[in-house]
Amino acid sequence: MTPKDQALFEARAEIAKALAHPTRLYIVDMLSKGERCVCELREAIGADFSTVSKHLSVLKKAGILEDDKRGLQVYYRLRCTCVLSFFGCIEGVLRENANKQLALME
Amino acid sequence: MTPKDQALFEARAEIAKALAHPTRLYIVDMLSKGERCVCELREAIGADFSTVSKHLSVLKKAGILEDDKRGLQVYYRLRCTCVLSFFGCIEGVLRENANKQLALME
DNA sequence: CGACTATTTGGCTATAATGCCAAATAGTAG
DNA sequence: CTACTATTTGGCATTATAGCCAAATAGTCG
Repeated sequence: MTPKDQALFEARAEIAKALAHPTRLYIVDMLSKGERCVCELREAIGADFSTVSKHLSVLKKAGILEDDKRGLQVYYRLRCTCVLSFFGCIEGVLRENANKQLALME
Repeated sequence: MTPKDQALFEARAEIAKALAHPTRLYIVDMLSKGERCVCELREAIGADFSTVSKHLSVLKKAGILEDDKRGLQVYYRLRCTCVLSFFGCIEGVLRENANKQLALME
């Protein structure tokens, strides 16, 4: 693996890591329906404000989300909807896994 | 979030986590060109056999790879190529990030 | 300014992931 | 059976991640 390749795969892994948490996937899913402020997200998630805020900053640092402050609230939204294709990928694997389970039961 | 939703996002996160490592992404990339035995992967990666083997087992447990043993060697391959769309997703974000950088420099 | 609300940050502990080495396993060949 | 090769597993030290609490920050309103 060349150093250049290495850098590429590390950059990719950074983004994958940002997505690799149930709460963060949930956040992405919610934001796919439109922007939300932190308190709305927090309520839906049901964790501490600080926890939610840290998840959001992970996603933001990876370039997946962007935010802006309007009055007292900070609104977050997806920076590019291409992330949603990620779910398609994931679902494909899950479906495969389920099919295998079924096949084994026969 | 209903318990059912929670389970769904946890299942998705399992798969995302399996992909969230540079070496494992590299493995997926190599296997997208066809199956490889562990020693070929090990050589390309340049890490300890045990390290490579553990990465492979993570990907296999997530349902991303499958393997079979032929003679002394174990061959691994992608279980469904849908994982490759993952790279498309990732690249989309990386490209966005790069564009933003460029925009800032103007 | 001072009280209040929304959010972020720092600190801390608990848990999980990484990667090496050494040992175990499985298949092959003599 | 023995020696050998390919791979996996167990153990362990190191580092990273998660989530809570408390404190800091930023914006709003009187």
